[in-house]
Amino acid sequence: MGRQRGGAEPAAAGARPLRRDAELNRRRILQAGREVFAARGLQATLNDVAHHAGLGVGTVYRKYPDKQALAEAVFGEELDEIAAMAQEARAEDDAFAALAGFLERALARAAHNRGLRELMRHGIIEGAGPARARQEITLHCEHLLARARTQGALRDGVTEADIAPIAAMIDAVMALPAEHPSELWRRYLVILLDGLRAHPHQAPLPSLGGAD
Amino acid sequence: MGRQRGGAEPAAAGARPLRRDAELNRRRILQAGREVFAARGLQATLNDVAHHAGLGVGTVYRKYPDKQALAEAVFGEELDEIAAMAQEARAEDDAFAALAGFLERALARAAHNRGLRELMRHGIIEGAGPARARQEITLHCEHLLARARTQGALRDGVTEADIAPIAAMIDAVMALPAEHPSELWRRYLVILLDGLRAHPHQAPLPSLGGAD
DNA sequence: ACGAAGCGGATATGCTGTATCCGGTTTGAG
DNA sequence: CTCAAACCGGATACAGCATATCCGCTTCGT
Repeated sequence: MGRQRGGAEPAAAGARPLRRDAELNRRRILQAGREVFAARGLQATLNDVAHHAGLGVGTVYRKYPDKQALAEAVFGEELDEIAAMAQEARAEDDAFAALAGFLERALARAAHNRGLRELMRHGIIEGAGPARARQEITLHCEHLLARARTQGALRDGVTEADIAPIAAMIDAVMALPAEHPSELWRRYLVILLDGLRAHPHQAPLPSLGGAD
Repeated sequence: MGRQRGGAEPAAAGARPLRRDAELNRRRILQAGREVFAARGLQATLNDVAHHAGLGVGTVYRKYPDKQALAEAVFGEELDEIAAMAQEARAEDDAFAALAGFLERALARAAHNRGLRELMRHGIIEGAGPARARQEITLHCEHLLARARTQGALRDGVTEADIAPIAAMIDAVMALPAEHPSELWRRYLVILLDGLRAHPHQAPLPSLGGAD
């Protein structure tokens, strides 16, 4: 009945607003979560996050009952940002170039975010937020692909289902043992994108489906 | 005749030969190791292996003091087999086709061998045997690439250093969550190989090295 | 047939991540 | 300013897991 939304994020629907310090800490935790998951991947501990945030473990567990919950919040945000990139890309005229640019930007972000990469590979995080963002991204890609096809830039048989594998492959390159943080992945992204582009005398692509 | 070496593998240089049952068990363990590592990856336990071999844990630990030791033995064998494939490939006239064929065969094997794939990615296993086999494979690939280059079939700038990333990428596709054991990876291997082949009007490849 | 070699697997050990609990501290309304 | 509710901190209990050992019993082989 007398329900009111304080803001978009801060407090859940029917709840009383947090005390000022508590709210501040919530943010701190979220930020620490981003940083820690980015650096150490999803196997990082909530205790790690707490320490990184300069807070006690209890504080973190009070806000996020378990790692899953924090991860949902963190990656909900991060995926939303990537979804935004995808949306932006749709403004570009050349659809293929737009897709390529989007992939490059999104993957460049993933390059510095181990947690995000783990998420890309094994779709662990189950929450509603991340799921929605994922769908959004998928949708934007589908549109981009459709338009690229219309523009004659897309190789026959390429579909949205190719995007995830490509991301996974590039991630694999990023995960390769390397001394210096390397930009090597760009080399293979170029090759892969080349493979998606329409070319004069092109062999057909092996099927996607199970029945070959 | 007093003393003679039964075969190449069975016993180490100066040691007394194993009792017949012990030797049999050694083989059983090795075989079980292959199967278990293939199915469950390197995180499988020596206890798992023992159970799979139908033997007690103690028996396994007596032969192989720890997982590392067994893994070295197992993957020494497996990598040798792959090295043999690479050597065979060198007989073919068309060097690029030979390389492509080798990669396909080797990766097809990896497709059913999770442990091998994990090894491909993060070069964990340190032993001498695996290391030698690796080098052998590398060498064969280098020769194949050199010849393909001579034959004008190879894209400019492609080197042996591209092989490992490609393997890693294909592995990533194999590791993708899929209902049925999928042959999807072949699709991307085709694309990747296409990217390594020389083509008429080709953009230069982004550099491999750090200094770009 | 008998001593040596080998086997089995219950179990001790150590480690890691998870999550709780409660005495002390901070906030903010009155 | 006062005080109760809200909140914090982090030591610690707990649970699961892989590793590795130990020793009474079995099998081999001479």
